[in-house]
Amino acid sequence: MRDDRFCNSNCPFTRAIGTIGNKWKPIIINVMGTRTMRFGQLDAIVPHISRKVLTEQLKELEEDGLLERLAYKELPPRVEYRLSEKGLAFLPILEHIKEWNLKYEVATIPKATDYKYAG
Amino acid sequence: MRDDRFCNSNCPFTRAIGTIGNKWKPIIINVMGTRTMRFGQLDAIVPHISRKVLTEQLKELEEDGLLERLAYKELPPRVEYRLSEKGLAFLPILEHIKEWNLKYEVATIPKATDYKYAG
DNA sequence: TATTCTGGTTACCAATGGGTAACTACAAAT
DNA sequence: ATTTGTAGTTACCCATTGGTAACCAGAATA
Repeated sequence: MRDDRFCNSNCPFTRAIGTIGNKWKPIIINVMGTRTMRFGQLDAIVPHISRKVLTEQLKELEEDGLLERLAYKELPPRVEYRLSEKGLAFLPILEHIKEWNLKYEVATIPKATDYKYAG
Repeated sequence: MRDDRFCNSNCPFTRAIGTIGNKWKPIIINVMGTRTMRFGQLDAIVPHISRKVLTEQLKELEEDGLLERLAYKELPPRVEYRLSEKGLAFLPILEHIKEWNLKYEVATIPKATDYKYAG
């Protein structure tokens, strides 16, 4: 789900989009914030994600240096994730996106067909 | 390619990701910048995109209020696109992403297998 | 002895993404 | 009469994404 064509671009912006330009990664980074979280927690909190996809995304985020993974050799296993410096530096950008959305998002006007019994 | 589950979230950030959280839209917005552009121009400049996908993305961006579409009733047809106020307000965020990438991106270390004739 | 707990991995399947090529309209140019 | 040019739309098809469910280790618990 990385896009290699983008990741190999000579434009830094395009490369950035090639690595974090999907819906899951910003959501995961936003959920983590400054917290240290375990796999099961993320699975429970990130909306609509399956474990398979969560695993993939976490692996790529680690490979791209956005988060750190700490595996404890215990049984049952315990793994903790937390954002790296690079990942933490991305948080303000997500905050800007939130503010941008709040400022400009148009309130959805329900269509007539949304009412089962229009008065 | 909007994600309705995200668009209907009660979290403004999640909604934002639901609408602009894919790889094509940030790329398109970045390419347009403050320019007014025609369909054919975008098709030529946006890397790796097909006309079909470009059409879809432009339509969604217009529906979400990020850009304005001006169709001239001529033959052959002429259509111009430009970012709306909401779209323009997104540009600084893309600029931050670019700076973030420049600052933190790790230089790719070519693997040995990348060389056909390793010396 | 069977169950639980965690963080995955794997196989299988359905849904989606996205590419290509053909087609449209109509005027102007060749 | 045919080609060219624009901005799409449509049909068709393949590749990728992503979901579900089963399975794993191995200690602790019932």
